[in-house]
This record gives sequence, structure tokens and C-alpha cells, in this order.
Amino acid sequence: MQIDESIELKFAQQLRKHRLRLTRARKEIFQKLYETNKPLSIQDIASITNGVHFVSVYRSVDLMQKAGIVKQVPQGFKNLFELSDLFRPHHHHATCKICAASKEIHDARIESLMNTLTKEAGLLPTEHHFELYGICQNCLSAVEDSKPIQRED
Amino acid sequence: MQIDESIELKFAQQLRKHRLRLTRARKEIFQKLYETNKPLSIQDIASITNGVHFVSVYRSVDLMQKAGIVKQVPQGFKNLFELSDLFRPHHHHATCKICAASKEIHDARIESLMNTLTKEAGLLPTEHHFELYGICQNCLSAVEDSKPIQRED
DNA sequence: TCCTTATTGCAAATAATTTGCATTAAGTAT
DNA sequence: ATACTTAATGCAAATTATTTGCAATAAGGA
Repeated sequence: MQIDESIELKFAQQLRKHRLRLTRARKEIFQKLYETNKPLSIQDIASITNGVHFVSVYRSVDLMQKAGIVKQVPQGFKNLFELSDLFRPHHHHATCKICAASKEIHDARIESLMNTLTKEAGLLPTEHHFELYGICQNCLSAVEDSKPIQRED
Repeated sequence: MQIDESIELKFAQQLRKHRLRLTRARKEIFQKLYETNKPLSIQDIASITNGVHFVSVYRSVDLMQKAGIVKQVPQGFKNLFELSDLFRPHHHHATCKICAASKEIHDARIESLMNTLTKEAGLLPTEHHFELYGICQNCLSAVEDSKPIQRED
């Protein structure tokens, strides 16, 4: 997939703004996040990225995060990353607890409520994490809610 | 702090319902979560808990989580735990990005919106994670937003 | 009190993340 | 284009976090 010209430019500018260099590794990471278009773990990124050492992925994702290029998406117990709102429309995720399939949610109601609540709590809003979980149609049949928890043995 | 009788009973029942035994370690963990009354990491719990090996904390928190006694609160990049809604009113957190002070939010608007959105996404709602971040009054003065990111060197 | 088996503690294995350092390569100036 | 400065990379190794195996212990029911 070819990245849009203006997106690429913005990427370069954002790096520069934070005195970060536009390296092959970072281009590669950005490209993969862009075309995959869903939250990925560091490991995920390292595995699909071409010739970029996983340590560099850690370091670059961290810096790109601080530079506002990438944002963290804590999903359940995993820390995932995707491109920030600078590069794609702000959204949230609804994820199936069972099959982990995840769907994007775009809804203005969320944002306004978030801001209101954050301010009401006496904070200057910077960000919010918002993840919905449920069970999708496909998986519903396999679940019995009242059953005691499963052990692995 | 002494735990309410009915709370303790419910705790025991919930364990039993899931065929989990009421052990000293679990009482201790429950007690600490109860009196601390804020999200704690596994490490936190292990350190304030009296004579409970950290491996047991991992295991018991995991089981108590599956049994609905404890719930996970992914906060930023940390996985924290607190008692589930069975034992304290459902709420969310507004956390200062800088000093990490965290304030509880109780607001019915959130819940209804969550449920609506989850259903709209085609999922049967099970849970949601919802964390607000901002900068509190105390910390506000120390921040200059447009400054390039800080490196540690 | 006895019996069954979940739970614990400990040691050790794995996995995840971070750090130090020499080498490479951006980005700027010449 | 070439040289220069220093950020960024790769690799090895250190930390840190989490999980697993197993023998000893202790819940909880008979």
C-alpha cells in the first residue's frame, strides 16, 4: 500500500518538530502501522517490520509516542500501538472478549463526554482510554455465563 | 480497618461459587484491596500483603479476577487491580499524567453510553475500560506543552 | 479426625523490557 | 559532493516481570 503524500509529509514534520530523525526504521514502522490499521504490539510490529531490530522498535515506538505520532492502546492486558489522531480519525475499539476481533467506533458523543468529565474532575484533559468489550455474535453460542471459571488442567 | 460483615460474606460466597477456597492469602489480598481502595499492581499488593509470596499474589489475583472478585484496571501501561463492582460502586478514574494522582468518577452517563455503543457495535456488553487523563492544577504550572519531548540524557 | 485435592512457597524457567556501547547513518554545514 | 556532529541502530547482556513444576501444606467436606 502506498502512503498518501500529505500523510508522509506530516510524519516527517512531526518527527522534525521533536528533533527526531527520519530513519529507515521509523519509516518502516510508520508504514506498517499505517497499512495494518489496527492496534499492534511491539512484538507484532517487530515481526512484520523488515530488518528492524526489536530493540529499535521499542525505542522508536517510545519516541514516536512521545512525539505524538503513535498512541498507546491498552487493550485488556496488552499494550498495543496505532497511529495517533494526527494520521487517522480519532476512534475507539469494541473488542470481542473471546475471539479478540475488534471493531472501530467513531462517535462524537464519547469525546464531548470525556472532556466534560475530565474537566469536572479538575484536570486539563490530555487523553483518554476507552475500550469496549463484549461477545460477538459468532462467539455467543459458545458461552455459558453462569458456569464456574475454567481452570487449565 | 475492619471489613463489613456482609462484604466478607459475599467474598466467601463468590469464592465458593467458583470452587475456590477461602485461604489466608486470599483474605489478606482482599483485605488490602479493600482498605487501600485504589488500583494496585501485583507488586504493590505483594509488598503490602503480609506473608504472601508474590507468586501466590499472581495466581490468586488471576483466579479472583476470573471469579469476578477483582477487576483489572489498565492504567496507561500498567495493569492494576481493584475490587470488582460487587464490592464497591462502579466507577472510573481520572488520573493526572504527571503526578499520577487519581480521582474516582461516578457518572451514570458513562454506563448508558457504553452499553449503547457496545450494542451498536454488535457485541453483547461484558465490560469496558475507561480512563481519563489530564493535568491537575498542581502540576499545570510545570508544563510547557509545545516544548520538544524530553530525552533522559 | 481423616481424606482429597486446591493452594502455597520456593526455585527455576520464560518472556518482556531496558541498558551500554561500538558502529552506522541522518541531517547540516562546508 | 564531502566532512562533521550526534542521533539511531544492532547486538549482547542486564533487568524486570510473569509463569511453571513440584513437593509440602492446609481448606473443606465426609
